[in-house]
Amino acid sequence: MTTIKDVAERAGVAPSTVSYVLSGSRKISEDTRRAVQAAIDELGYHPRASARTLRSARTRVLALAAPRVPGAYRAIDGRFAIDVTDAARGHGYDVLLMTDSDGVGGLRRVACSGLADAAVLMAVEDRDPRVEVLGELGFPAALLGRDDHAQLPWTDLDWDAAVALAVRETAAAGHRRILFLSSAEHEVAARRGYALHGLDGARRATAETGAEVRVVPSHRDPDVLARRLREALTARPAPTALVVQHLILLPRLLDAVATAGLRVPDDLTVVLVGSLPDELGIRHLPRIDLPVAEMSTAVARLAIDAIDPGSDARPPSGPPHHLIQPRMAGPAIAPPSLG
Amino acid sequence: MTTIKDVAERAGVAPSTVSYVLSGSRKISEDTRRAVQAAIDELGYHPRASARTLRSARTRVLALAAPRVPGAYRAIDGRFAIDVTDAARGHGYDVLLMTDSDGVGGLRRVACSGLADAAVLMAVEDRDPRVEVLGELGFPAALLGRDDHAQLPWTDLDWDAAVALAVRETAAAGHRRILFLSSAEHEVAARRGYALHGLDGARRATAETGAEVRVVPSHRDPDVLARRLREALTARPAPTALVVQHLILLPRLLDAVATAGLRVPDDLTVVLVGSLPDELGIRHLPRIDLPVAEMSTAVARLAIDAIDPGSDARPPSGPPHHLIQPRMAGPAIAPPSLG
DNA sequence: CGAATTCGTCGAATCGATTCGACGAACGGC
DNA sequence: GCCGTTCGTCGAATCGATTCGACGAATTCG
Repeated sequence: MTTIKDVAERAGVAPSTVSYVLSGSRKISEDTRRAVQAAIDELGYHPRASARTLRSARTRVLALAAPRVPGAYRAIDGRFAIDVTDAARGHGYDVLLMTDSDGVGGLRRVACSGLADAAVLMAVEDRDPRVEVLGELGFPAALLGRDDHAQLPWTDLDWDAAVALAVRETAAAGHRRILFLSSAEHEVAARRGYALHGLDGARRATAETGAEVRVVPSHRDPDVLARRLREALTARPAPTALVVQHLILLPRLLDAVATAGLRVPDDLTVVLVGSLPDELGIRHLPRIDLPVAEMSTAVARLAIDAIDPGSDARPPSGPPHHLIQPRMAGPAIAPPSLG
Repeated sequence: MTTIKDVAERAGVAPSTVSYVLSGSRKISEDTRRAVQAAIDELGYHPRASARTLRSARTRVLALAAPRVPGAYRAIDGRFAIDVTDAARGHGYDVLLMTDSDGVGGLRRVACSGLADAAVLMAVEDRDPRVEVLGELGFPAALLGRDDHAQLPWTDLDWDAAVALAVRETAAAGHRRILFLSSAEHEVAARRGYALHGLDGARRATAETGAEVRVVPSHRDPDVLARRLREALTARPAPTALVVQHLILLPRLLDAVATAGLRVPDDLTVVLVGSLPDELGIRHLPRIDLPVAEMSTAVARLAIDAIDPGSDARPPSGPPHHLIQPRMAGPAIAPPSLG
């Protein structure tokens, strides 16, 4: 267990000098620097994080508050966690993973006991109790998901623009009767940002394109979803395109489409907004991907920037945010069949 | 920022007494204990983790090494991360999330700088370099996935027994020509435990049941998978059941089945071994689920037990492990149609 | 009733880094 | 050649908890 004292001894300098070599916060002659570096390498010295933190009051750790309750945790959240961790590492930060299984208690514990410098909140809800606790504690944080109400920085895909773009492009491909499978009802009820903004975008695009867009609210129960979808698909005149925001049940959804006797994209064009894990291999449909990597990078950045409020001047208006514009990906949207 | 000294002052005792109240490592009179507890509550005192760690050389943190490379990270891994975190919390431990984006460097850094007391490795490969580093450092660890080669504790589903059970039950339902879609070729090549043991189980069950079991190696490319599957499904005499271990591409797989003109389960019975995220809503097929919760609990336990090797006597033979027996779930396996 | 024990609490050393003030040496100006 | 800088390094205080030895008071025992 080598300490800074061992390194100093071996290099023939004082411990403080080693510290200055490490931090670069004071000027050190090239000779001394080399000697210290050599001693560090030879001994394989790693500064003890706890000692460093105790003195400097900086942990260089970000707390990542992930959802675990069924219905809040999504498959893609694992990818977010990984990407946020990598992004944080890029700034020299580690990530402490937390669940909401003990509600806000975990967050309070981590903040108060000095286990992290800032928090990143995933799956933020309207009037999220975690946001209140962070505000009360004055703990720096950033949100993965839009929330204009909370006085905290956030990043998100512009869901309004995304759904509007999907509908607009679908209409531009020639479709006049479009189905929009929105978020699940309980997500709308929870006033989740993506759910509300997605609906807004659908409405806006409807007005702009003049196409007939029917909104079908999704449901977390696959059977309810399948039933609703079948009804909407068999209505006459039949819709020719389906824009899907609620992707989680996509396998069951495609199953329901197949059961209705429809072929994709010959009988029905399917356009996706959002993201499933890459590995599911859903690469054959036109879509707007959730920019997981960009959002993760942004939220790590926002959280870290929130740690040291003295560094730059107080922003004139509210906390910063990072709104990402949507882009179409995958194959082109097929036009409606002539039948 | 309240410290133990503030609490002591308020309670009219020495700081060390407060510490003893907190840790319970010395006897304290009931009166003093109450006074100290009152002071703690009134001041909202939380011990500083860094100070505690510096002195006691215990972080009460587990490092969770998650895979990020495409093909190694799976959607279900996010669920594992969450469940391991909850299990660790149950023992008073927090979880530091790490990726393998910097190879073994991150693990070495976390171990040497004293950021964690033990590591949990996900997605362990044969001759995993991370295992070697941990061995070299003498850092306590446990593996999420069977590895009889590494001298480390592990937990896993008994994949051999799982695939054997699935095949056996399928044969018992009356199927004589069974297709087994094994793990992807690259997983077998990487000698991943589940891939090898799954194949073993298929072989064993074949011998036992006398059914004709054809092994179709899966592939990470959905198109290759679809082609292989179609060929196998259209062979004559046609197979009547499909046992699937490679679940990741299930949506594409079901799509390929539908494209071949087959209905599930009327024309083809599909049995799953392993797990997709719950939320995908694949609940309508007979299956053997990956025991995510049980594995997570076990691995957290194994890692924490590995921290303090002096507590119990040296085990006579190798590190402990936790092998979980499979159970069928979901609807019963449909018998082959009479056609 | 005095000595030996037990009980509960205290004071001080300690963990390993950071950081500030100080100090000696080299250097430049006049 | 003397004085005032500048430069590079050092020593010591500090962060906030843990933990050991010690110590006075209460209790037990001969």
